[in-house]
Order: sequence, then C-alpha cells, then structure tokens
Amino acid sequence: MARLVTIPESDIATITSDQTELARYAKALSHPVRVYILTTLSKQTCCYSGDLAEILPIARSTLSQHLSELKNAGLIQGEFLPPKIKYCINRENWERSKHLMMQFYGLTIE
Amino acid sequence: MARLVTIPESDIATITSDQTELARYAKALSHPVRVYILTTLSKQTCCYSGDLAEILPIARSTLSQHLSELKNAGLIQGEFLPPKIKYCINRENWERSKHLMMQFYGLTIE
DNA sequence: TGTCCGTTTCGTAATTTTACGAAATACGAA
DNA sequence: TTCGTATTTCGTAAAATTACGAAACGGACA
Repeated sequence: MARLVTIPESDIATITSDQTELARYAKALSHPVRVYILTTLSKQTCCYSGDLAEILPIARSTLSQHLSELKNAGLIQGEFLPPKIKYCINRENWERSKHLMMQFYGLTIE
Repeated sequence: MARLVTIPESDIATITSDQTELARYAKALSHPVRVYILTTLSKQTCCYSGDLAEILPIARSTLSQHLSELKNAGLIQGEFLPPKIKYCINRENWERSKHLMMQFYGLTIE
C-alpha cells in the first residue's frame, strides 16, 4: 500500500490484537442460528447435534457447518460419545469473548 | 421445509427477535476495521471520514463501505458539515446492542 | 462381515463480503 | 460558473458465507 510508504508509521492506526480477536468472536455471533446455539449451550449444560437438528429448521449438514464455525472460533467443543457427539461451551474462550466484549463496551466490571 | 410439516410447531426452536437483532449487531462488529472505528467513536466524541481515511491502511472507498455498514446497522450516524461529514456513535442503538450483548452473556447488570 | 445410526464432508449453487480505482456527487469559495 | 475538497457510488473481481442433498465415515452391534 502506497500509504505505508508516504506516511510515517506512527500516523497509521494500530488495530490491536484484542480488536482483531473481538472481531473474530463477533463473527461467530453474526448468525441467528449460532446465537441460538450458544444461548442454549450457555444456559444448560451440553447437548447433542441431533437434539439441535430436530429443533432447528435447517438441514443437518448446514447445522454441522454452523457447529464447526463455533468450534473454529473456540466457543464450543465436542466430545465423541458414540454414536453421538456432545457439544459444550468452551468456558475459557466464552469468558475471554465476554471480557473482550465488556472491554469494548467500556464496562470494566467482570 | 418438510420439517415444518412433519414436526409439531411447538417442537421447533423459536429464534427470538432479540437473537436475530443481536446477530445483526454482531455482524457489524465482525471486522477489525469496524471494531476500530467503533472503539474510536465510542471513546472520543466524533470524527470525520477523512481522519479515519488518513489513519487506516485501506482505500477511502473501502472505508466508506465499512462506514455505511455501521450506519445500516444503526450504530453510527453522520452529520453533513460541508465539506466534511462528521460521524458519531448512535448512542441509543449503541446502548441497545450493549444491552443485548450483556443479556446474551448472562449479565443482567446495566 | 455387514448393517444401522448419528454426524460430518463433499459437491454445488446463490448470495454476501471485502477490496480497489475511477467516476460521480455535493457543496463552498474564487 | 468553474474549481477544489471531502466523500460516496459504480464497476468489478476475488473470496467467504450460507444452504442443500448425496455420499462418506466411525463405531456399535447382530
């Protein structure tokens, strides 16, 4: 980018790693189905992919994609209990995302 | 969808309007540049598109797109003060998104 | 071994997002 | 009216997202 040459570095905005991380978590929350899944999992303990598949008006393969996005974002984790897979919130990253979000909204409370 | 016919409605997950609304706000936060802009605007008072353009390593047209996404999400608003446009946080919707996010994370504090 | 079950991966398609430069717009000032 | 400044819209392209059904997979069990 030409700008990186013509303008001193100190004048370039530094997008912090916290901001990039927050954006990543926000992306995970950017679909109603994923918000629903996370809300469900954060309230109760865990649940099976099949439970969600029966209840949600989307194809199983589509649900699977949403679950793997949440997994990639680190917000949930799956435990293979043949023949089912039990999904739970990843508490550590859940708290991390909460912390970043609070920080973003200027809430220092924890 | 066949599922809507073969399974009684009461067994179908209801994705609430709050969840859909939260997903919409989360989508607005799902890019590092937009997180940066919102953080900047929420801390200080307001700023001009040009201020951001000089500081961010992206094309002005790209910045404009991000700004209009934030506008469409209702999180910022622009005031035309020729020849510049002053952007500020939309406090009402900012608080609304904060509220939904707190609710989502199980924080009833406000 | 073969079969069933729950789930994911594959193949595909439509739509949206992100990005850029060039052109258009809106307005104040010369 | 013409010029200059600040910003957005247009045209375009590449990549990512969302969605589906069909096929594949891994393990339990007959």
